[in-house]
Amino acid sequence: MTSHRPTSQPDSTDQPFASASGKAGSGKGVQRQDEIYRAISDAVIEHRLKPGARLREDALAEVFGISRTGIRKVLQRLALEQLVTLTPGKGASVTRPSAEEAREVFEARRLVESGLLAMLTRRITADELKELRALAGEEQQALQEHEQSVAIKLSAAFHNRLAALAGNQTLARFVDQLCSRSSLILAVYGHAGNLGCECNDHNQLVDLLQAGESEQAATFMCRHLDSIEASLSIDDAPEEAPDLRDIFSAYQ
Amino acid sequence: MTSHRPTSQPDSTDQPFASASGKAGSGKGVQRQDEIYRAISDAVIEHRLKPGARLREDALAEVFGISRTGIRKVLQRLALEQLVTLTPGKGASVTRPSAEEAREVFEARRLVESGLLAMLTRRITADELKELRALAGEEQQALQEHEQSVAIKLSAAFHNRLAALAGNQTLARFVDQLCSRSSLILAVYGHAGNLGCECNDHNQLVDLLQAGESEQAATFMCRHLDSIEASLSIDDAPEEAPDLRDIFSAYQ
DNA sequence: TCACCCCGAAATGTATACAATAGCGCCCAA
DNA sequence: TTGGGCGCTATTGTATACATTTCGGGGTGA
Repeated sequence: MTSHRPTSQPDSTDQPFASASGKAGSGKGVQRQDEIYRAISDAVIEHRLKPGARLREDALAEVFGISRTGIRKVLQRLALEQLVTLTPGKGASVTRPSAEEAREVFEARRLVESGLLAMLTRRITADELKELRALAGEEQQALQEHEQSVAIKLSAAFHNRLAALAGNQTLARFVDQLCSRSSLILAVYGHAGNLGCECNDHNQLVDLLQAGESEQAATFMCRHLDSIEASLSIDDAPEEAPDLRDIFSAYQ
Repeated sequence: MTSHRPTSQPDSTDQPFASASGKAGSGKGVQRQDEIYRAISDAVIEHRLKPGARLREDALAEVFGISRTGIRKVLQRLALEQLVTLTPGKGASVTRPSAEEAREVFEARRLVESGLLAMLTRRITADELKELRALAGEEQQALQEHEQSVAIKLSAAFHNRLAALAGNQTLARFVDQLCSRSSLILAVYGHAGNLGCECNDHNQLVDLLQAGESEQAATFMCRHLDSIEASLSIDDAPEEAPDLRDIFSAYQ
């Protein structure tokens, strides 16, 4: 059915992501699956895969040149991070966050990221501040050049880096997940032009960090996230089916 | 090799957790795997499976009466929640948290759980307060009866319920994970008699909640977690191997 | 003409077969 | 006797085969 080589056969034509050797050795295997994970994850975060998009196992298996087994592992991981939804018997699709979920994610981000900033002011170095500024700069440049996908990703990267610099990997990983989910939320509830951290809030945030104003930085982060959330039109009116009676009530 | 029935054969002798029908229908399948997940998770949290314990796929598959495929799915889920560690080529084992990890988990809990309390004072009802008190009571009773496993689980249940009542499922799930990992940390770094929330801190916490003292409740939670962390002897001296050079430096 | 049922294609869920790897003991040589 | 290399066993990693479910089309009967 699919053209998988028995053991070793350097058929690279249908393996766009083939890494180094064409073999399926175990050590390289996890690395490979990590690659696939990141490929799908990036596509979702950059809105190249839109919420609701179906992710058929066969199709993915063929695209990446591995069997469904490996794909399922990746999909399961994405599902646990709530980037894809795994419906029993129906398969995987890119998660379409509910309004409630959106509210929760931003609430969680306000709580965690503002707290993280308080921790961060005590330990951040000059080099790290410079790095953050560079990230913020790149993001603004991407925005001005209307590179939407790049900007979205850089915005998430800024928040992720911020979390990582606080020196708590556990919290950082959580923030990473929240940022990814935020990208999904923007895709569903955001307007066309508006994609999140648009203004130069990030630069101002670095200013406050540099000044050591931990309280103000935390407050600013909360307001920053508030403004993003406020810019969305979060109303889950476009439900799947059962609204028909309401919609056509005039004709009944 | 293993004695799996071909399709339908009510052989219940080696299926201690068999649920309803003996078949492997898909809808029931996920439910079954959830059961297995909880079984392993509970065993880890209750210290019936100690950190470092190996979890061989074949063995688990035989115990639960399903194939390795299903077991792997469960193990992967547990691994993403950091309850088990999946070493490529070596398999799964119960995670042995590092000292750094322990520090991170408690820091994260202080940040998130204290914030959660602030949210909680505004919305908690009388019934919910009663429920929390009941949980705290059960926990103390278990402690007095030296039911260690039960007490550990009830303590986690208290914190989990607290998080759930705050009305943010995303944060609640994160707290659940942190509590599970805390149980692992206690298993590694805690002393024999001391198992976490020993005193009646939980009751005092409910008092503060009932009084609507949100600030004080948050502070109290931080101190509560501090005291648990302080009661541990977190020094990762008993490392596996690489300290040999230090240990025998006098002989080099 | 409409509703219902049944069947078939497509896709997922599960188990098993096979390949590769890691750990370990054994054998052989110096 | 000891050190090193080699092969074996146990276990994991991957792919594939088979069972099950879902969804859509078409046919039949009222």
